[in-house]
Amino acid sequence: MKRTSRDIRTANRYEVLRQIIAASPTSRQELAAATGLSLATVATLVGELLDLRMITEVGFEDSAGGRPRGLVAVNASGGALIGVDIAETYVHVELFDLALNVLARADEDMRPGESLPEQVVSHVAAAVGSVVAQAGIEGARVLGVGVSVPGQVDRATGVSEYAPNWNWHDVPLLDLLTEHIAYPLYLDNPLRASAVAELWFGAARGRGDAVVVNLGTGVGAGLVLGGGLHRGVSNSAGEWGHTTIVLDGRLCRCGKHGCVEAYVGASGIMLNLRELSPDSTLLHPEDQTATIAALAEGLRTGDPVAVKAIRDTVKYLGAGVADLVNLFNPEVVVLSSWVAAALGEPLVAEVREAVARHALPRPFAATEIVLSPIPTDPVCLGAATFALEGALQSVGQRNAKRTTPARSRTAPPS
Amino acid sequence: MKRTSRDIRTANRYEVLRQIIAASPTSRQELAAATGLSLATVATLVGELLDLRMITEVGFEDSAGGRPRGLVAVNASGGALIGVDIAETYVHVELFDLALNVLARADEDMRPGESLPEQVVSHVAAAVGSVVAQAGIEGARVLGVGVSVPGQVDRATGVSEYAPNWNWHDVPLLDLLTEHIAYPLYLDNPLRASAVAELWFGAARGRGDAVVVNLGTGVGAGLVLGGGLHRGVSNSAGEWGHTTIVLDGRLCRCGKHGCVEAYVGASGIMLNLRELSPDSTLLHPEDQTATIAALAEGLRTGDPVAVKAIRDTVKYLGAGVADLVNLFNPEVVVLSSWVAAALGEPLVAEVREAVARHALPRPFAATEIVLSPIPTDPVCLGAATFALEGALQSVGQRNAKRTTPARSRTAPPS
DNA sequence: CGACTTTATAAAGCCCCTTTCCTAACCCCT
DNA sequence: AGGGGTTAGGAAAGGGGCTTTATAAAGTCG
Repeated sequence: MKRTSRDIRTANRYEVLRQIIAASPTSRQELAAATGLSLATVATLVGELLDLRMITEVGFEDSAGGRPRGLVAVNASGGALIGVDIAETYVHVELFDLALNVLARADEDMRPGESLPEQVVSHVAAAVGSVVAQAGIEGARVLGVGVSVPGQVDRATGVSEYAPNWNWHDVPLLDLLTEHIAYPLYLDNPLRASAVAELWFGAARGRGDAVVVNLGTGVGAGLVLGGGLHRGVSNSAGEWGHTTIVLDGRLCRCGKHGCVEAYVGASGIMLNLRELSPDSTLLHPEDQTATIAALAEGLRTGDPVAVKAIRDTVKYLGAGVADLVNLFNPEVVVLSSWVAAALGEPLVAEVREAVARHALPRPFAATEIVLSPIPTDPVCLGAATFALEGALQSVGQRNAKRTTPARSRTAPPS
Repeated sequence: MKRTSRDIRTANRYEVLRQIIAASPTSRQELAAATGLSLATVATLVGELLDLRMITEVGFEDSAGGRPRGLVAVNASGGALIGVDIAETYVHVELFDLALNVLARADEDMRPGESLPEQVVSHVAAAVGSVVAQAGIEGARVLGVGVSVPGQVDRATGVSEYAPNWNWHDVPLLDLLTEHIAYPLYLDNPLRASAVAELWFGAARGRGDAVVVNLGTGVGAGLVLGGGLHRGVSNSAGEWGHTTIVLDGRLCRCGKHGCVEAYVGASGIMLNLRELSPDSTLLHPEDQTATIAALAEGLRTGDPVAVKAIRDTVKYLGAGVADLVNLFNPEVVVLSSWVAAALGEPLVAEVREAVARHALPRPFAATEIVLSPIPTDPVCLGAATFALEGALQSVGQRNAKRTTPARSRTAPPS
């Protein structure tokens, strides 16, 4: 709420690093042009990042008369970031270098019974240990671990306030993790993780207002407003999945009726398919992934049942996304998470059409609807980005107070 | 998007003046405590406002040992602000002093046929002339005129991009108004006007995130996010009224089906009533105001039809507001505009219950739902506030370059 | 009437960004 | 090979903002 000139610095630091990661190697001039900052500011910021060894000088640009531009690039080996995506049935952990390339990956499956925090924590700890070992990184180089856990999260205290899938209430997840993991930890939820991933590296880069729609088992939206994440007063903004789209409609697992998630979440889609064609071969009961994959394949081959099932789904999805367009008037709506990735461009095309029908023309005209361009798990990437932000933030902290060395007893007044 | 230290100054200037208006008279100390700024900063800001004659020193607080605190108060006669609320059937204009008291008011009715921009403009010009004459204000004291017009507005160029009620497309309203009105003009739409009114003077004061729900003939939401208005990329965020609440539901005047507005706008409520009891005496066909007033009276007296009609309406309204709570996770939801004002506290109580049923428990627990505390037309007040903001903004502009007075030819080096 | 307290203003310091100036580095040309 | 011309990058100066500290001003109380 209270803004200070330091916030400006932090934002600029983010912006410069973001730009370097996006276009490595690059020159100070390019950075200044891209960020709108003055050369002097860019130079100091670049200096800072060089001091931190997060970037390095990598040579010079060819010049056609005049001093050649010095080039800087991400110092990939300057540190490592770990992103943890905890979901209902799995834990994905990825270890990134500073260029946000995946250096190592570890997945753990969780059996349906495993719902105790301790069980989840041990999976996470194991996977984190694994990626560090795989990558052969010395611990000191890990700048931080970002952890995404579904549900409502208090990121300040690191408490999972409520996780619907395991019925957790106020689990002090960060404290539990701290016992097993020695690196700085950052906790948030997948909605915000994927939003920040898009903001730094994906389709929301450089956009002021964007909505990242997560289509997975659960459904929700990450909100980028005014160039930053919108969290809401209790860090639970973006619960689009439990927005009502059909009053008194289908029962949702949240206990209410007619939620968006009940129609466009993975199991909602399965239900749509079942209602359309109860014994379609596309349907793999009890296996969301397989069913969605089958639908995707069906879309590709033009299987009429698949096409119709998706069309039915998009009827709801389009209306839901149109609501977001009307409410937020974003520059871009990004479709993310595994269902969106699986169904791909055909889905997006359908969604565009449906949104055009439902949204107001002006806001619709102002917004693009795109698929997430992030090739890996956006939640892991976003979680790692939280760690990166954390590492950059602490740069801004006041440098250790300069201790005026106590002068030794010297001559008394003569 | 680009933040500079000047924005901080502007925000602080707003904050201090806001606080003075809210608690006049007040001391610098109180202001510092309320705003979180240092005394020195408050003192300079107060000095600035004193120089502008927007506030005055009005004496001292009694002291119990120590220098007494100087008190400042709004200089009500330091200027006048005009708010113009253009709606489908009327133009309301109010003239405010700097304490935002209404000094004069003028209403013009517009007959259904009058839909040409020129006609509307002439009504506005007449009403503005009228309030200035009534208040006996010299023109120079009018700091600005804020104009609210329904639909989508480009505030930078002053163009009404689209006004559904008159089917306007890209009407250069501000240019037309400039020909008749000599004061600085500010254009925006009623959603944002009422939101800014709540932000400065109403239930959203001091809140970081608030949603102002407008329940009138039209329906929409003003969004206060991160302490400021959220406009979206084309200044049309907040179109909650045309969000889908019942897929394939009632036809809305926007041409789509199942919009929130079709159920909870004034004519939607009338339709709810008609469906419930087609020949209720509460129903005044063709007269929204009378019908809503009758319903309000019925609520007071416990008329079962009125109670049921409102309950039916709240079924939709509650779900719609719950969607806002889930999506934005605001601190407060403010119910505003004439329908909300007319139905009053009984409506709010029903809405609270309904939202509790529809929203997720955590976000719901974090948000209050209240009636707008603004006693007059919030849209006029908000529009005037735009003018006030405009006047304060221009303070920040670079002061006229200090011309170093050319020294007259003096003695040459002796 | 002096001591103590509290307020208000002035001064100094820090943070941030930008503009300006100057040197460094490189190309090309003679 | 050694000057121009040109561009990059850093250092210094300047401007805007906020805060802390010092100082002056204005009371009360003993």
